[in-house]
Amino acid sequence: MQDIHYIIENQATVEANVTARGVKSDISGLIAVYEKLKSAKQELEGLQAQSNKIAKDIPTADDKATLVAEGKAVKEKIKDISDTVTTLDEQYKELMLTVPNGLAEGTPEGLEDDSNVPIKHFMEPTKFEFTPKDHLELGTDLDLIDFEGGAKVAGNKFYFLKNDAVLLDMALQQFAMNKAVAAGYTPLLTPDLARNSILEGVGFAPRGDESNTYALEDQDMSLIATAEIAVGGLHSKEVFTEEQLPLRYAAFSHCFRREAGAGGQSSKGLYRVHQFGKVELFAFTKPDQSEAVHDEILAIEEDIYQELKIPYQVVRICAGDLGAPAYKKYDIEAWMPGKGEEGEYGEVTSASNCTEFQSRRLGVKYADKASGRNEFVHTLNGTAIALSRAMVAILENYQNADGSVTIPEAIQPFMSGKKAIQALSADGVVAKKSA
RNA sequence: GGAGGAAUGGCAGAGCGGUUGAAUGCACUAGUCUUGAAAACUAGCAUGGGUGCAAGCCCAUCCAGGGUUCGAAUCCCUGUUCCUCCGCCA
Repeated sequence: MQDIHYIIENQATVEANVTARGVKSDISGLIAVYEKLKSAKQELEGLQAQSNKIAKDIPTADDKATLVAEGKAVKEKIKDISDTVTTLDEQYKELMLTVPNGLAEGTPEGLEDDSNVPIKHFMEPTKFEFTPKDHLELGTDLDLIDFEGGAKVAGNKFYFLKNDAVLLDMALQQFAMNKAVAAGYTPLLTPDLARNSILEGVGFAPRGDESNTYALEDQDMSLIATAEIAVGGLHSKEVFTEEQLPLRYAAFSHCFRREAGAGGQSSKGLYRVHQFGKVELFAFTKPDQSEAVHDEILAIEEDIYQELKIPYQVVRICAGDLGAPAYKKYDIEAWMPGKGEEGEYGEVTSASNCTEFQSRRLGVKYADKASGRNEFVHTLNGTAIALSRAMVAILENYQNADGSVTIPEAIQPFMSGKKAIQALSADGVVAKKSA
């Protein structure tokens, strides 16, 4: 959400932003509704003032009956106007929700993800002396991932992790969490459910065709699509002191996404699933801190993938691919040898600066000493590690000619020093290496 | 899931249907006093919106949303959260 006064004073800029993002938002309609709402409110307040005055005068008045009658008359008028105000207010709020955040300077133009701009590379794409498998094949051959079982229990795009994949998953959680804690982030395990009002505040649509979240029947709640939702809501309607900021969290949660219609070759296997675990970085900052914290979040993300020694590129996200809350966003795309025909980069993290967009909706402020007023904080979020996609990257990049998968050195300590995942024979014993 | 109780300013804690946005204490801020500090004293101290150059004025807010009334922190209904007890349970 943006400030209505800013929108009115900078209508052209806001409209250009809407166009650049390729979203639908009727700015002039919004302004018209706001003006109508304002004048209706002023009328209402005038009547309320009258009503208050009459009520105040009654105890000391001689002719109480006349005043009571007058009060009743005013009350009737108030009822009419307040209905109008309610209707206009609903329209106003609905329209406000369609206005996306502003764009940071230097945001690439473009509506689709092919307009995102790579700005940095780490390592060269992995080369193999043999024909590499994709993670699905590796997952089956090494008995690590069971999609059929997942489908039987919960449906397509659900899965069981098995054997060393389980230990690898947990090791990655610990590895990423330790990194974040070392960087000063407070560890957090969050609820996997949240009230729909929180989803809306963070910028997710809890219901409707475009919604990517699972709503609970009969309850005003949804499964969270990311810990960003839970942590964003954690401090809603609170006012921080300047000393408390920046406030930084590393939150683990499960993430549930409907991903309706997102099938196809580009999202096979673990790459796009309905449920995965994720350690999310989230920060509440003063406005003048958010840029530095944004860089810090990206640096932590890069550090994690650098220590895992997985080739990646950092991309700056273009206007159309940003998402409504984000003002500026970077993704890390890891090299995935099994993606596409000959390997492709695939998104494994993102880091967004949402400036005031979420804090306005959630009501998160801080007491600003300089102005003496309560101002909105900035919120930022980024992925420390999304376990399913990290798993894809590790399996595919670390595979060996003999079908085994080396465990990245950085996480060996979290797997009891284990160095590789070997194929199991049918009876569960490690198979002999094929020479 | 069942039965009770509670929710008021940063905290504690009053509050009768009628000048109560809200007593009082603590905390906090500024000032007086003091060599300095403490103590004491004096003053200030909620949020959001509207309007105005400004001082100010107006509206809303005592968990949230409805209702009764000329008038609600106070009465009624619903929801939320917390506490106590019972049941169930990893």
